[in-house]
Amino acid sequence: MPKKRRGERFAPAVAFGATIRKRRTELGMSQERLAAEAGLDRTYVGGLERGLRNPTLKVIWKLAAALALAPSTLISRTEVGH
Amino acid sequence: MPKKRRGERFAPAVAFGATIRKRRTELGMSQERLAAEAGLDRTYVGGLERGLRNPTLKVIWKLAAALALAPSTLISRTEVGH
DNA sequence: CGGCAATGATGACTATAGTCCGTGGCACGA
DNA sequence: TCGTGCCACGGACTATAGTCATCATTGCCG
Repeated sequence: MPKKRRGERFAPAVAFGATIRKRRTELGMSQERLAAEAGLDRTYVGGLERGLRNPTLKVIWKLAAALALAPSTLISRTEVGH
Repeated sequence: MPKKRRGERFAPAVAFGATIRKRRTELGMSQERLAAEAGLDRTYVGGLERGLRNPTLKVIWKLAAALALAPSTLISRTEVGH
């Protein structure tokens, strides 16, 4: 058995994480502040950005709001840029 | 305490469910076939369409593929209020 | 009427999302 | 050197996503 890291690292999650990180740094915010504004845990958004986590619709909505983007913008940036 | 039904029914989930259902019927497929093509459980997509469930990114991707749409299209259709 | 296809609904599960505690590393300026 | 801010990473949790088996309901058609 390959050993069970936390998070599968499937492609969309990795791309989503990159999108989040890019936007966050554009806005000049720390992971901790983003987490606070989105009502999430600090370590969780860290993992998200590293592509280790698979967020739910609810979380996607919260992040979009905290990053001042429409959810569909967040998603479209993760599917193409890849 | 109101008693804990299954699913919170928060707005985006309801809208997402409506989007899925509309697209599915457009394509003339049953819930069961959609579930099979997306690799999900039949009762789960039922609950999804009724707005009772909060899907993950992975599931959103699977559904988009099964419905022959880009994930961002699915999302943008759910945010506007259809 | 009887049967069939599609969906609603629930309860009992298992897998994993998301939280909360901590440690350690790196860069910076005082 | 010593803090301070920011981040990677881990372990141990709790909450909930997603599966599975099952029964009930609705509508349609012979």
